Amino acid sequence: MADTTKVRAKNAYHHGDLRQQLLNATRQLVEEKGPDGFSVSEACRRAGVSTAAPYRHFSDKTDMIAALIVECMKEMTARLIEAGAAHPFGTIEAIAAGGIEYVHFAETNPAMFRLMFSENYGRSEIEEAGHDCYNSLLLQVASYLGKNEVDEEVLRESFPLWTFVHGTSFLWIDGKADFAKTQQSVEELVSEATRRLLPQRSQQ
Amino acid sequence: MADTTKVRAKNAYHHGDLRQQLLNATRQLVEEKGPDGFSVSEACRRAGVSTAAPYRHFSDKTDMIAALIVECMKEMTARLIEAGAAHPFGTIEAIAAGGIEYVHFAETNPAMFRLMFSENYGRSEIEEAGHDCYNSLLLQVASYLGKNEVDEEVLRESFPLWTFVHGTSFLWIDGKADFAKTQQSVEELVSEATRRLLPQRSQQ
DNA sequence: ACATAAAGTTAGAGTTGCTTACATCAAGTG
DNA sequence: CACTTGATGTAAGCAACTCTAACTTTATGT
Repeated sequence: MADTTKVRAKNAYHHGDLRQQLLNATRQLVEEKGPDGFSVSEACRRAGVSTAAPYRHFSDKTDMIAALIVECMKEMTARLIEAGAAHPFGTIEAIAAGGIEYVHFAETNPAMFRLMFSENYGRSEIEEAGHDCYNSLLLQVASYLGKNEVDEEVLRESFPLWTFVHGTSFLWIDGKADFAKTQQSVEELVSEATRRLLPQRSQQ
Repeated sequence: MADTTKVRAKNAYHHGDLRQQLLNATRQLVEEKGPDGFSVSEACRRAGVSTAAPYRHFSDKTDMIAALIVECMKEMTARLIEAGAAHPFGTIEAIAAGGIEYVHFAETNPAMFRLMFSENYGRSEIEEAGHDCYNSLLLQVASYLGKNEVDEEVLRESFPLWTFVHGTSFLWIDGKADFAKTQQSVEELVSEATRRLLPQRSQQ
């Protein structure tokens, strides 16, 4: 069946890849006008298609957003893993690097970050993507604690770390970091907190 | 001048106190339909007035929201102070109690909480109310560190605490706490983190 | 070539919302 | 009681946006 040079994806007829271009346009829009300041129409305008076109690719407006959120979540996950990989697996440095990258992602995509953590409205795809992301942290912490599996203790020690960088991200993009008026950088802030929140390894 | 039974405020002509009732209706609406799921029209419907009525009290839709946000911020501040006051000033217990109440407020008013930390759009009133709120923490921490003023160190030690409860709040209302699958309550989570994040007092 | 299905367009129905111009009504004042 | 003032209602303008239906164009396989 598939024989020569053309294997291109099914969804590459007229426009190229409208689905992806719509997602790109929407993402850009979100960053410009805020988590809720976008519309399908405007995304169409930017992608250079009619307002009816999207309905060949997405059943719904919410369907479109959900797809975008999942895409970003995966991108974020990839970056977190990559950032951690710069240090030996399961060390405080690796864990902190992930946290720093978390904040950094939020800083770079503030509105998308907000959108990602809005009302998922029970979309299982989003929840799954979220789980995958969190899992990258769980594995590091498990290793840090010298375990082969993610058990109760790993969960208990990991959650505060997530919580911390999550809050830092929000306050940071809200400009609330100025409140602190401390000269600390994100890197110092997250590194220090990670060190304090994790139990000392020495007991091992 | 004021003589008998009617002393009612200036802004209590026809409707009673439309301004406040509009804020109440809006708040209810926000909680029902999410941080951006409200409209002036719908608020009017609920307050039982025409869609034009609000414009005697607020110059704008954003003006209305801003007023609501400030109101909630003050309410939150009051609760935090009250929660802290249940313990000796400047103790870890008092600080943790404030943090727990912070999360609790978010839990009780999830959509408003989100709205409070959305795009303030440079409204100085909101920023001010935020500062007042944060200040209640700063004073506790200053006392914990045995200081009379809020200096650089107080700021540095306080910010992570805020960051932590802020993140916890968001994840909690997002239902992401299930990710943790840990049986910990908010109280335990925040107390433990507060203890770990603050420097030991013993060095004093 | 030709049939077919995918991808996109045109046109529009239906909804909702913000805001303003003007009319009305209640309450206090001289 | 006439008058002012401020609070609310009525009506309407206008702008968006979502989504559907029916039609057109393009690519693909045989």
